[in-house]
Amino acid sequence: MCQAGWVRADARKNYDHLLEVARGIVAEHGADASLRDIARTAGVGLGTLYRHFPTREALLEALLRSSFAALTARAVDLAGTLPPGEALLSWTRECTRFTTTYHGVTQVMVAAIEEPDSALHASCVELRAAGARLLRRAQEAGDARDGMDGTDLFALIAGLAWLGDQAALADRAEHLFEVIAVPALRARPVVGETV
Amino acid sequence: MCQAGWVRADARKNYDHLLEVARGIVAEHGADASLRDIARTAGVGLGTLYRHFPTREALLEALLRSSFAALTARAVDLAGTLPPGEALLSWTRECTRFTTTYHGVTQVMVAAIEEPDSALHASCVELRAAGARLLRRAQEAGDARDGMDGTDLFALIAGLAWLGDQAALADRAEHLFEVIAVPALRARPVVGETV
DNA sequence: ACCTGAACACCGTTCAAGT
DNA sequence: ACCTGAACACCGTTCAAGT
Repeated sequence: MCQAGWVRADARKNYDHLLEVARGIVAEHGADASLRDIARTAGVGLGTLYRHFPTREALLEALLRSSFAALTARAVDLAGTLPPGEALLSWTRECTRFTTTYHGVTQVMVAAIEEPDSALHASCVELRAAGARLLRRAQEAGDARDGMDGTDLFALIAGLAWLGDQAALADRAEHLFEVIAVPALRARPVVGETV
Repeated sequence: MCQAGWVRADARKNYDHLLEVARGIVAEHGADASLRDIARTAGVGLGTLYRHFPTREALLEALLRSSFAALTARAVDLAGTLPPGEALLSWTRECTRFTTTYHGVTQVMVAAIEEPDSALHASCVELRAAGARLLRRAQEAGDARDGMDGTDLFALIAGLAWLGDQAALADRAEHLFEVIAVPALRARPVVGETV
C-alpha cells in the first residue's frame, strides 16, 4: 500500500494524507494540478511531497494503481462472461469511461506507454496487454477487424477518452463511442444498422 | 493582413515581425509556447505583444487563419473533383494532417468550437461547416454512415489529430486513420477488406 | 530519517511611466 | 499612439538547515 520496508510512523502518515488530499485536488484540477497546492493543503512542506512522490507520474500512479488493476482484472471477467466481440466492446467502453475520471490523465497515459522510466509505464503496458488479449480473441472468433493490434486499441481508447475530456464534447462521449469505436472494432455491420 | 484602418508604421512592423517570430517558436514549442519568449526573441516589450494579440488565441488565429481558409476552400475543390465518399475521406485526412502541424493546436480548436468569444471560433465553425457539407453529400450518395453530423466529424478529426500529436503514436498516424476513421466514415466495407 | 521552506528560474498578465 | 519593463502572483524543482 505504501513504500517497501519499514518507515517512520510520521512519514507513513504524511504519505497517506498527501495521497488523500491529492485525490481531491487532482479530481478538481486535473492531472496538472499544482503540486504546491497539494502540499499546502496537506499542511506539509513541498520537499515532503517530493520525497514521497519524486515525480508527478509517481503521484498519479499511486492515485490510479488500484483502478488500473481493476480494469485489467475486468478484462478477464468479461472474457469469461460475454461472447468475444461483446467483451471487447464492453471493456473498451469501460476503459474509455474510466480514463475520463481525472482530467488530463489520457495525455499522461499515452506518454507513459513508450516511456519505460515513467512510474505509470507498467500499469499502461498491462492495460494494453489485457486489451490485446480481448482483441485477439475477438479477431479469432471473426468478431473484430483484423489489422489492429493492442497499441491501436490503446490509441482508440485514448482518443475517445481525450474527446470525452473536452468540455465541448463531453456530452457526446457515448454517441462518439458508437460512431467511432463500434465500427472500428466490429468485423461486420450489425443487422439493422446503416447499410 | 493586419488590423483594420491605419496604423503607425512602427506598430505595423512590430506586428509582422512578432508574427514571424511566433511562427517559428510555436512550430518548435507548440501552442503553449512562452509568450515572454516570443516577445524577447522579437526584441519587443511584453506589453507590445499583448497590445497586438490580446490573447493567446488571437496570436494562434493570426498564425492559422490562412491555413483554415485553405482547408475550407479545399473542401469545395474536392467536392467538385472526387466522388462523395472519396472527397469526404480525403478532406478528413488532410485536416487531420494539418492539425498536427503545430503541437497542441487540436486542444485549442476543440475548446474554441463552443466558445464564441475565442478568436479561433469563427475559423473552427467554418471548418466544421465545410466538413458537414462533404459529409451530408456522402451520406446522400449512400457512401457514408448515417447518424453522424458535422460535430462528430470534427471530433473524429480532432481525436485522430491529437493521437498523431502524441510522440508515442505519431508514427502510427496513417495507420490509425485507416483503422479508425475509414470504418467510421464508410457506409459499406470495401471489397477485399476484412470481412 | 525525515521534514521545512527559502531560493532559483521560470510563467501569464497588468499597468504606470515614458516617447 | 504606441512601446517598455517592472510588478504581482503564481509555477516546478532543488537543497541547506533543522529535528
